[in-house]
Amino acid sequence: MGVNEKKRLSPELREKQIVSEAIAFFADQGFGGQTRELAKRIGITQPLLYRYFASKDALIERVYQDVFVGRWKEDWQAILTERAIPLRERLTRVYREYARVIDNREWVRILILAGMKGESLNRRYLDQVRDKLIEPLCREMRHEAELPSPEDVPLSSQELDIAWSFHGTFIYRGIRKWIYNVPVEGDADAAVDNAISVFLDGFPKTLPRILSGSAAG
Amino acid sequence: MGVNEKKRLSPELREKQIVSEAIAFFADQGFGGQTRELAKRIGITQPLLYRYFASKDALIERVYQDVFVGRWKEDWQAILTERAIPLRERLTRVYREYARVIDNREWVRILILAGMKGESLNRRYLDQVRDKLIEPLCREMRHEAELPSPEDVPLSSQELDIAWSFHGTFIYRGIRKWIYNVPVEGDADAAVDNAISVFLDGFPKTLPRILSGSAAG
DNA sequence: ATATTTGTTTATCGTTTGATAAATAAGATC
DNA sequence: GATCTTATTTATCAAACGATAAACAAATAT
Repeated sequence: MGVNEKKRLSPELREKQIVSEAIAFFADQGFGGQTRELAKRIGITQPLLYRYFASKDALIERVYQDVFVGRWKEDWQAILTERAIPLRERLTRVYREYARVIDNREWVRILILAGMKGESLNRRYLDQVRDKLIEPLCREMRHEAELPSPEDVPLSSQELDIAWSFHGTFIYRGIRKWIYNVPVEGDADAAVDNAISVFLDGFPKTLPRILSGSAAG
Repeated sequence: MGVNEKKRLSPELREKQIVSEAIAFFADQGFGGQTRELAKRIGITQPLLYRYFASKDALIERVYQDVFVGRWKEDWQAILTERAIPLRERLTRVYREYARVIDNREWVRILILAGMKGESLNRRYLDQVRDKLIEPLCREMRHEAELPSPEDVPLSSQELDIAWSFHGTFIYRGIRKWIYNVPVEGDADAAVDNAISVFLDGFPKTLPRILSGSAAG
């Protein structure tokens, strides 16, 4: 009895509607959710799904692309590496935005579901995070701590691990909120700022130790 | 053609065998894995599972209990709060052990699967982490930074968030390794030590700002 | 040896579930 | 307004799946 009583949508609109509802549906039920239930939720019959997607897996693949490829901001890397701006401000700008993207039930749950389903779905996304956020961040950490650039001394796995851990604090907050349904700090910006503060005060003492250690070991 | 060709095990042994194999099986396939496949993996028939567990869900519940209740060390909280020992050493002792528990494919994957299945399974475990690790850690952070104890100034959600984030770095490392199958720092102890160093150098400047801020706000 | 108990298998039921083919009907074209 | 196109539905299949009941067989007791 709603507004969308219209039947016979254009293929373009119907497809978008299916994907949009499938994102919410799979985020709720997991990828094990039944196509019949999804169809009911959309208000169409189940076979119609197969007019638009060859298989359930094809629909899942499309859902994944829509959620992750669509929400990545290309300028994050540029901001992160703009040395005219203090690193704290760069991190604040990038990760306040990134935190807003993460702070989304569908995003977090489909990220985790995709991980459990197999490596293939997440591979490209994780490569992107590493190449455009983690490694650039390591480079900036080196610069900040007045240490050799990665060209002179290659990044060690311990350094990458520290950057991943920083990044992970934001992911883990999303997991706590959207998978475990536990209360998290309500002021997202404050949480980001705190994480950045702890990180910026913390890594400059640890990083040189790692570099001198790896030279010895 | 293995060693365990013996049929007709004692109920006790058979049950343990089923649970043990189910842990590995569900960690692999997710909770959607078929009981028939599980039975085949064990080398028994599928109906026999139902002699030992009333339903698939009952088996899953048992799997969860075995993985999480069984591997928690009661003395972690005691170590964490033993102020005769420097905080760095306390954290090192607790989280090197915790990291060893986490660094297990079954542990991480079942943690995540349980989260996706619903809140009920993880509720008790998360309460335990908060009560026995996170809140005690916040208390020690206050003490370390020479700030009022939680009795005088209640813990703010921002403080808890910082402690959860520290904790989360270890969980996230497990997720990267066991769910995303990306290479992580190989020396687990070094990774723990680095995370602790960054944290210990980082939080003492941020914490007072939070407390003065929350008093004002 | 025979009888009894019980761990295990065989056979099977009733749904659920992804997927397909044919029929229908809404909208566009002439 | 008749014809054509195609979005959508109806009907249905075949396999997957959790679960149950009865039959079987390995120990144990008598």
